[in-house]
Amino acid sequence: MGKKKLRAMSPTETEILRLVWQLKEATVQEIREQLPADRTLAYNTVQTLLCRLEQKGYLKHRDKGRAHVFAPRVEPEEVIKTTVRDFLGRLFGGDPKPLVQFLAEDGKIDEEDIKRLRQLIDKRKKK
Amino acid sequence: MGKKKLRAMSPTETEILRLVWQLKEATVQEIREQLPADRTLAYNTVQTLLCRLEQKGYLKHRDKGRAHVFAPRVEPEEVIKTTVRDFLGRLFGGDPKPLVQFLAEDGKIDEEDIKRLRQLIDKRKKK
DNA sequence: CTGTTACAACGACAAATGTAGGAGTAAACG
DNA sequence: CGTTTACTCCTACATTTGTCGTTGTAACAG
Repeated sequence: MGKKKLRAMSPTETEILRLVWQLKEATVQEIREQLPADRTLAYNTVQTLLCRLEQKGYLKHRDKGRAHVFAPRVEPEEVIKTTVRDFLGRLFGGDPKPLVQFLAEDGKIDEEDIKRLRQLIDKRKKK
Repeated sequence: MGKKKLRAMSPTETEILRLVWQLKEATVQEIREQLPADRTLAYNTVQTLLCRLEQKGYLKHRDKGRAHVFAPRVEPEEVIKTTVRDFLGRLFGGDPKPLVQFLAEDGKIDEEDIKRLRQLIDKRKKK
C-alpha cells in the first residue's frame, strides 16, 4: 500500500484541504464560498493554495468545462494521523494525555463523547 | 488581566517552548541536550529560536555568568488553549469530536484516561 | 460579432521559517 | 600570560508561506 511520503502542508493549506474533503470535490470558487465568514481569501490565493496542494500530492484535478475541479488524492485518516502525531509531538512531546485533558477541561468533550469512547476502546480490546 | 496578543509561533518554536516549560528555565545548551535524539539543531539554531520566542513575548531571560537563562513568560495553559483551538480549526473545522475519536482509534486513549475524563466532567457539571 | 465574464496560468513579492556561520569576548586552563 | 572554551551577538540565506496582480482566453450576453 501507498506509503507515499507527502511533503508537509502549511497551516493554511491544511485549512483548504479540509474543505476539499468536506465537499468531496470543488472548484476554486466553491472553496472560496465554503470559507468561514471571517476568513476571506482572494480567488487567486485559493487557487495558489489548491495548486500547491496538488503539487505536494494531496489533490488531483480534472477539467470540467473551463473550470478545474479539485479532489482529494489522500484519505483524511492518512493525513490526520501524521498531522495529529506531529502536533502532539511538538506541543506535548508526544504524550496525548495532556491534550485529552485539555479538551475535557475546555468543555470540548461531553458525556456523549465518553460513552462513544468507551465503546471504541472495548471494541479495540476484543479484537 | 493579561489578554496579551502574542504573535503566532512557528512549529519549531513551539517545540522549543515546550522544552523550556519542561525545564522551567534553561540555557541554550540545556535545550539542545533536551532535544529528542532524532532531532539535532545547531547551537546557533536553538539560540535563534529562543531569541525569536523572546521577541514574540513567550520567553524572558536573565543572565547567569556569561550565559542566558531563558524562562517562560506565559503559562502553558494559555498557549495550549489557543494553539489547540487553532489546530482544531484548521484540521477539523473546530469540531473536537473527530480528534478525540482519532486519538481513541489510534490507541492513544486507554481506560485510565477515560476514567479520569469522567471524573473531570462530573466535577465540571457539579459546578 | 463584440463587449463582458469567468477562469486558469504565470509571475511576483514581502514576511516568516529553518538553519547556520563568523566575530567578539570573558572565563577557564595550563 | 597565551590558548582554548563557551557563549552571545549580528548577519546571512535559501525556502516556504501567505497574498495577490496581470494576462490571455474561452464562453456567454446582447
